[in-house]
Order: sequence, then structure tokens, then C-alpha cells
Amino acid sequence: MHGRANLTAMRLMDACEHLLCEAEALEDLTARRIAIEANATPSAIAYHFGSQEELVAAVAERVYRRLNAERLRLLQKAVDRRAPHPPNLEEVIAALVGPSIRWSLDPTSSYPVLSHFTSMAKTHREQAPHYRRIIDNVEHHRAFIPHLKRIAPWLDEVDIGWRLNCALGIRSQVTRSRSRTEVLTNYRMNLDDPEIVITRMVEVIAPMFRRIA
Amino acid sequence: MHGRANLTAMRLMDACEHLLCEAEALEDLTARRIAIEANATPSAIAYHFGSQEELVAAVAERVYRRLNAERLRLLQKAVDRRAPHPPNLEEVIAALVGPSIRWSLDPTSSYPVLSHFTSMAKTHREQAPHYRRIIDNVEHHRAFIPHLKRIAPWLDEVDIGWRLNCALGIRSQVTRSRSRTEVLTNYRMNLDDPEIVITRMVEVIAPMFRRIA
DNA sequence: ACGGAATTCGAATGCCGTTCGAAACCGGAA
DNA sequence: TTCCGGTTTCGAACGGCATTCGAATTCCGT
Repeated sequence: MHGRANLTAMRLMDACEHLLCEAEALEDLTARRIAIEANATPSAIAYHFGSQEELVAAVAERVYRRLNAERLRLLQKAVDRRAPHPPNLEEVIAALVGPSIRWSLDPTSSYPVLSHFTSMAKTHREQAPHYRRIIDNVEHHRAFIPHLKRIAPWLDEVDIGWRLNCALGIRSQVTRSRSRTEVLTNYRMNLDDPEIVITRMVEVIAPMFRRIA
Repeated sequence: MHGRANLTAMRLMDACEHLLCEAEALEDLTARRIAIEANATPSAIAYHFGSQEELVAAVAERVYRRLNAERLRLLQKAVDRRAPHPPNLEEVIAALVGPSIRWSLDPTSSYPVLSHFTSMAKTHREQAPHYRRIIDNVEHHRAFIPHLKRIAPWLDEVDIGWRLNCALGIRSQVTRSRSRTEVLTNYRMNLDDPEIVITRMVEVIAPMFRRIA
């Protein structure tokens, strides 16, 4: 059947997700280890997913869907709270970057899957196009554009998208280059409390969308 | 001697740098290929550098040094132009992000070495601390802090460092997630002209350092 | 020209992802 | 119950990888 609804296929995905979360380095993730954790053999990976890389892609897509659902839920909440007026800028930004920040600081979350996955796209040539399709799936990001446009109507859509992209870059820097962030802020910012970090990020991102003086 | 001044050691570094620039994926970089390109054998890598990973680290450090020299040169130029007054904010930001942008768009530059190197830190467990020391070497970034503090004296050093870190995140997003940037801006921004991109980045980063209205 | 250190080499080792044919399993038809 | 086709699992390969190590070679001061 080569399907993914199979029981062992599910166990392989769970094992892969778990190992990706525990692993401090990508070299700790091997087909044999995944198979052992799932009570299966390496061949099962090839049978059900085609290759180890495709298994990882399937797992990453699953985690991405959870994160995006959370993001869009918060966006909707921000919109509903002020409807029919434009939503609050700070709340929209918090909806954009908040889930990533909270997940990255929650040791029980599957956020490591995503950060490992993006660096995997640079490692494997064959699956790179497929990987990039998942990483660059910005449909859920584009959902923010119309609402930001209502907040900052003096910016055109390109400007909005560009600022959105910059906000995502800041998000990545904070979630993925923690040690660099620590050093630059002289270890004097509390980077363990997600709400503090989100507030600090909003403080920096919001001015991008304000009318210039 | 196990030194790095050796001729073959130099040839190995050059070959490694060249392959890292050409390679579209990290799996294209193998010890055997490096050795062949340098007219040597894989064992030579172990002899001169200890391992392939350490060779890559040495190469990355060399490229980093070039980039940082360029950055600090531009910073100094910005400072000198306005001395004894504080330098121009836009010019300082351009000195910070400009070299990365120009290199990343210049096909003859060694910028791919750096982007590959950072994703390598996530792949290898053993060398991760050593890799991170190179990546997190922010001494050259800290050189920007006192000048930014003169420009925005109402921000304390933590605020400055935090905004510097955010600016670097935007830089990484633009240089390393080009396709995402393209999609979010509807392919309507010219991302091939470094000067246009730098102007757009300054436009977004500068407000972070302006006094809130 | 010699001798010891520095360097290069090539074979061997163990791990990796993947392939493939054979075995096992399963559910419906006889 | 017996049989049978398709589905799934398994284990033994295969080639490629980085690395190790002892032997061979080169280099250089004496």
C-alpha cells in the first residue's frame, strides 16, 4: 500500500519526531535508531516513505501544521477582538512570532524538529526542492498581510510583505541563535520567559509598521 | 608539524573553500573530493586538521575574518566622516549589513561558505562547541554598540544589543531565505541589486533606533 | 651522505542509507 | 479449513562515507 496510515508508518513518524527533539545534533538521527525506537527495521522507512529524508519531511510537515494552526488561531482572536475595526498591531505581531517563541522555550514541544529541518534542507541535494516547498510555504504568513494592511494603509503590499519577512528573520534569530543573542545583550535579558521575549520583539517590530515622523 | 602553514594544508583549505562555494548541498562536500581537488588523500585532512569538520572550521574562520574586516572598515569610514559628531545612523546600519548582502549576491564571493557553515554546526555534535565559538564570535558586532549608543543615547546597552541582534536576524533572513523573501514580497522587489536591498533594510532597521513618538 | 623528524600514502574499520529477494502476514474465496 | 494474491516485514547484502594506523616516502639540518 505504501501508505502513511499504516501502524508502523505512524510509529516511525513518532520515533523520528522524538529523536529529532532529543538529538542535539543531526548526526544523532540515523535510520537504524529510528527503526529501533519504532520496533521496526530500516527497510520499513524505505518501504513506507521512500527514504529517510522523506520521513523527516513528513514529520516536519506535521509539526508545521500544528504551529501554523496556533498562529492563525491567535490572529483570528486578535481580529475578532476589535472587529469591525482593524486589529491591534502589537497583538497581530504577537500572533505572528508568539507561538514560535513559546514553543522554542518549551522543552516538551517539538520545536527542535523545525529548526533541525531547515538546516537539513541545506544538507540534502535530492530532497531540497521538496524541503523548500515545506519551508517556504508562506500561505499562513500571507494571511497576516491584509490585516496589517488595514493597520498601516500607507504601506503597499510589497512593503507589508517585506516587513513581515523581516519580522520572521528576527524570530529566527531569537529562536535559533540564542547564544549570540545572549552575548549581544550582555546576558542581561531574561530569555527564558517567552512573554518577556515576545514583548521585546513587538517593541522592535511595531515601529516598522508605523508612519514615519 | 601538524601545522597549517604547510603547502598541502593550504591547498586543502583552498579546495575546501572552493567546493563549499560550488556545492549546492552539503552532501556534495566529501573528504575524498576535497583531497582530489587538492592533489592529496583523505588522510592528509586528518593529519593536518584532525578531521574534515575542523578543516571546514578553519576555512570558515578565514572567510569570516575577511567579511568582518570589510564591515569594520565601513564602520570606521562612517565614523570618520562625521567625527567628532556621532556617525549617521543609516550609514552605520549599512556598514553592519552591507557586506553580507553584497557578498551573498556576488557569485564570485565565498559567502556560501558561511551559510553552509552555520547549518553544519547543527549537524555535528562533536565540533558544535568549537563551531559555535566561531559563529557566536560577536566581538566585531559589539564594535557597533558604542557608536549606536551615541546615536541613540536614550537606549541602554541592552536595548542597543537587542536591536543589533534583530538587525542581524533580518540580514540572515534576506541572505539565506531568499525564496521566502521573494514569495512574501510577491516577486515585486528587485533582490538582485545589493544597493536596493540594503536601502530597504536600512529603511526597516533605522526606526528601531529612533525615539518613540 | 646520513639519520631522524615530518609528511604522504594505502589498506582496513565501522557506520551510514538504501536495495532487494525471500519470508511472513492477512483477508476473502473456494 | 485450505488456499491465494496482495501487503507488509525482514535480513543480508552493497557502495560510500570519515577516520585510523602502520608503512613508505620525503625533507632537511648535520
